Amino acid sequence: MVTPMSPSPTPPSRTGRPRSVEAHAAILDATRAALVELGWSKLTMGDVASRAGVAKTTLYRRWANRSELVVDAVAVLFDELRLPDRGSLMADVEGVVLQFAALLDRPETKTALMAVVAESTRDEALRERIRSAIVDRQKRLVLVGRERAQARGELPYEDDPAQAARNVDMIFDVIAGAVVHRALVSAEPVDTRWARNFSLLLVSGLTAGPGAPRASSGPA
Amino acid sequence: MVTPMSPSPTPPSRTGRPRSVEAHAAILDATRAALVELGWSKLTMGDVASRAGVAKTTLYRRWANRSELVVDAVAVLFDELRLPDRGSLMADVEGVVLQFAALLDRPETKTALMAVVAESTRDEALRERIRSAIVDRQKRLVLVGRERAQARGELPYEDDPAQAARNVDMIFDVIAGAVVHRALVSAEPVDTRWARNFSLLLVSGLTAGPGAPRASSGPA
DNA sequence: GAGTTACGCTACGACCTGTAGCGAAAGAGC
DNA sequence: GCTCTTTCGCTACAGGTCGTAGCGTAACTC
Repeated sequence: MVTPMSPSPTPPSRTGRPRSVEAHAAILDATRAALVELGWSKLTMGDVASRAGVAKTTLYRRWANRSELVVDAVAVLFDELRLPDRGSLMADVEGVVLQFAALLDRPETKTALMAVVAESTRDEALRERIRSAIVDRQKRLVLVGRERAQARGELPYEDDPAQAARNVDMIFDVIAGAVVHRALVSAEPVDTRWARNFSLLLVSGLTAGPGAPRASSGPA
Repeated sequence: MVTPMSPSPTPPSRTGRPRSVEAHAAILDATRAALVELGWSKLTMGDVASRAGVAKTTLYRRWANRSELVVDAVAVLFDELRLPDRGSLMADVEGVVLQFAALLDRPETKTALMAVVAESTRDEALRERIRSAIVDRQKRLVLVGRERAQARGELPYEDDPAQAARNVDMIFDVIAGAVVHRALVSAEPVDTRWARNFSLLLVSGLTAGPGAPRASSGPA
């Protein structure tokens, strides 16, 4: 059979020699190490293989190409993001902005994230992998923060669920997009002052903006 | 001498055979065509050279590598962005968002922009080229829109020039970042509804947000 | 034990990068 | 016109990567 790809989700076979989980972890570790040392453009499959102590062919049995491998290697780093309750929507936003900025400051993510996104514009499978491994996983932070703000009475409850989903998506794009653009495109630091100004702008827009003219509708 | 690079700004020599401007244009055209057909990752210098009808060595005499060439080839597309006066800050923002989205929808920019940004995280010269060729050139739109809004009385005049510059930079990152993230990372369409909702969010935040509690300070 | 699958290894063709060296072409200055 | 300087197209090249194929062996299931 020729059923490679998709390392984690449900190994497609039950019989035969199972794929080594140690090798899996070693490969992802080696990929991150190679990203730190070499960056995206100079990372090669052969180098990752020898770092991980496996054969190059093993990499190709599990991942279709560099990009998919790197997505998996970097995705776990995004799961470190947390959203502790800081008491207000404004503080919650500021907190997650600074966390995200710290994540983007790491050399692995800095060099890899934009590269795989660029690649995904011509690769539907990769786009889907990025969405499931990174994008969708992080949207939960927006959902949690929004629900908290609603419970506090800072944000109104949304009647139309479709509109609510659109709002969540948009807020996610605004936060992640602004931080990424500041950090990688403008190449300026996302420091405390920037995070505070941005959070003020966003929260002001949210509380005075879409669907908010009927301001404090209060909890439930 | 070995003074290649930087094709446009001040040819470093006065004597000798001048660089062909036709070749320059042909190369940039060929680069964009190759981006459309092949995308960033499969674009090769040899292919661009043969499309442009020049020798591969000519490319390397003018650009240090693929990335710098692609930045120059794509940068001119960003100069198409305009900011016609639509009568209100909200409408101006919405207009530029839709223009920027249309630009990012073109295959050349879609595949190239994130790729060169990714590359620039490990290449100081490239970062500077992106900044001067794309980023700084587009910030003017924010400046113009802001001045117009101030003249209309929609936004207050800023006392502190440093703070004003920070605000302009932040608004730029928010707009460009949100659109890029929506279009390329989330891979969802930037349609009229999204543009309207986003503009509403941003303008609400700007008029109710940073330095705006002292609301309508009026012109002059 | 039989069957199945993953593994490490080697080898390979195809391709791309970036440079070197050549003679010829296209200008500037005299 | 002549000389000097730089760019041009061309060919060739070393070095490196990709992704695959084929082999014998290892690991696990039934």
